[in-house]
Amino acid sequence: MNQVTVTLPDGSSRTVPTSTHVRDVAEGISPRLAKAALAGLVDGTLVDLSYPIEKDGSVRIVTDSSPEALPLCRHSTAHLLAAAVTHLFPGAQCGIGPATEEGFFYDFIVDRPFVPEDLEAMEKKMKELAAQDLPYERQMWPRDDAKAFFAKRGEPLKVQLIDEKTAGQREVSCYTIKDPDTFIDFCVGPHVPSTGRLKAFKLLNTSNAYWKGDARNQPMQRVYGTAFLADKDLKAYLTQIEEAKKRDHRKLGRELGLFTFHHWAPGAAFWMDKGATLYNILANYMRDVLFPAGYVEVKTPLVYNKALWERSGHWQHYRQNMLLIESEGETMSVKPMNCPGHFLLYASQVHSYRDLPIRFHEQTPLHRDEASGVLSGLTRVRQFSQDDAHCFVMPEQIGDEIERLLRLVQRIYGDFGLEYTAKLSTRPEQFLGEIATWNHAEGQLKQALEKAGQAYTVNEGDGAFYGPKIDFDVTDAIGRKWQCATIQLDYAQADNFDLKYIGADNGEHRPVVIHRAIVGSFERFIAILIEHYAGAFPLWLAPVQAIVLPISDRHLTYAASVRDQLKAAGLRGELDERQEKIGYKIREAQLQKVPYMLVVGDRESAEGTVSVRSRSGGDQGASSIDDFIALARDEVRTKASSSTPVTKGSTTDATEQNGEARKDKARQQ
RNA sequence: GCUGGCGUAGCUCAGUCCGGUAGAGCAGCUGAUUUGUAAUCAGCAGGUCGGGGGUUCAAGUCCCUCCGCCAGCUCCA
Repeated sequence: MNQVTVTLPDGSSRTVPTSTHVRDVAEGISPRLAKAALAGLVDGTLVDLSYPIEKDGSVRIVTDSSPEALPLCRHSTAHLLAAAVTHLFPGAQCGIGPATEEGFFYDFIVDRPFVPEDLEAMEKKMKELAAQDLPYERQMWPRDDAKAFFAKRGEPLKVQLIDEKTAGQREVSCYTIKDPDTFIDFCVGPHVPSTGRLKAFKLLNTSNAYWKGDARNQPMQRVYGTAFLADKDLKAYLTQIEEAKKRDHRKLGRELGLFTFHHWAPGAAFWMDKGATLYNILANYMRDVLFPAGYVEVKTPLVYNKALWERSGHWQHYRQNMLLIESEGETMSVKPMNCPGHFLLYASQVHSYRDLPIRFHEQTPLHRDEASGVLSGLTRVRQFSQDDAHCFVMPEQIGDEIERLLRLVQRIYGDFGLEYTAKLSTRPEQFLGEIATWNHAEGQLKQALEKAGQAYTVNEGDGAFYGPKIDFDVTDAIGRKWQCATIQLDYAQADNFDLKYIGADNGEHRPVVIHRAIVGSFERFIAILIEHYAGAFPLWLAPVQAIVLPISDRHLTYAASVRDQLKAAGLRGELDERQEKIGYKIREAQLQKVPYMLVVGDRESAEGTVSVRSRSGGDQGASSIDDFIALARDEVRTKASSSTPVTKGSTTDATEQNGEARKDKARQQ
């Protein structure tokens, strides 16, 4: 009999008969391993346990603890869902059902949209099928037979998939879950050996989707779910979704009196006094950071003639998101970005090489006429402002400037206790300019990243067509990722706007433009901060830093003087002068997440003190007013963080359905 | 923009299936209470049921339409 030699991860090897199944290799290693086995990795390819080994090579058994296990299990769970749906909805057509970062989905064409009760029924059916521990069996069908089979069964989408995915193959692989109705699906696999291995899954929601994600194609019903290898991981994930819901900035924004919306101004926030305070704290914080870093603050017009947008290219590429206005027969647009205004401003003067880099910072409002369906709380709005800036540099200054920017990013995210990662995006297929210029620019970005000690990943070909860029994802207290900062090199617009500087050689030269934002839109960043801190802002950000709570009316005068002293010391102090019991006032202040409550009664009025109660630590005892002020100012100065992280899920980052790493790159230009 | 769900008092929600002139809790207001570390008691007031149109003797409830919100999709210089 022919034999093959398999090499195991520990370096040892065994000789087994040709066509030995992966399962049997596991069995040969240890029965326990065979029992735990979910799949195999043969020469680096993930395969079923039933995969026959035909040639010498490496074999690794995939178990619960392997990194491959989770996506595998999710994919198999998607199949289980499809099996359940075909049971419950005879005639349902199956689309595709992949594993995703958070779980899985499967798309179906059905007669009517799914409702929540359908999800319950599906999940119940899935649990039944899992309890029966039905095997996932791989079958190789002649291609034409498979097509004929799916065509006959009324699944033209599957026929289309076979056509597209297996051109030139004689056989295609299908998987069946051997239940009484024998659910069969065209699929490359692999899958877990049987449905009994799927122990922790939950269907989450349904939504509309289109075949191949194209709105011109048939609308389908998508069912989202998630699955884990262990029940405790699923529970942790669901807990985290709950936690994310509790932190939802839309809910907290209302409860904490920060902002509101009105249907007559969709996509634009109304900032209430406390929200406006927070907004201004952030805006001024950015000014405080950027001014010493060599930036100047400018203000440029909100509305420009169409001619400007034609020059910048926005008219050709971005018009659908621009709010147009007619004025005296001229077409104008509210600015969606600051860049063109900054170019005009730069070009309004002659610049010497001695003055570069020139860094324009601007916080005026922008308007992007986003499609109504994409608006969402503060994270996707039509009106917002940014910590926007454009740095005009000589080509040889790029490296230094990027390095300075990386340090700014480090410092700023550090102040908010946000972890982050960096991504370098390089030359796309369609690009402007010379390859040599691109290579040089990418090299300078890499060098700057390394010099600044900034870890990063590379996204090949994901740069803007006018230049490479570095994007940053921040991770909040419950593990969700959000894209905020972006640093983009631009070689195109200096030409478009004929920007120049006079060099040491007394000749005219083109500067390079660096577009950059660090917090991005203040609106969106505030949403992130609300969810990051769960509304309990550290003292330096809290709209109300301390509230004075008199015990009874006779302490009002003293309480007011305490409040006034706080204000005089630059602290945001308030006074609760309602005739309520102290417990009531404390409860309210606590729910409003005010960092410090200062209780004043007979003792305190007599001694000139306050009883300090902290939001997180409870009663701190008496303190002189001056001592409290000194302590609070120190806490503000150090930006001490009091974020409230929760236990992280053991196997995955938390998400909130609408929140995670939105794809809307800060669309700067 | 597309698909689906939703829209009742400031907030959270009941009432909508089977049409018969709106209900609770919290918040608010008024009064009493003068209070020591997470909710004092009582009373009062509050809604063109998202807007418009239609069906009907009668519409929060049924139909059409518009707007907004939510979840996705799509888009994202």
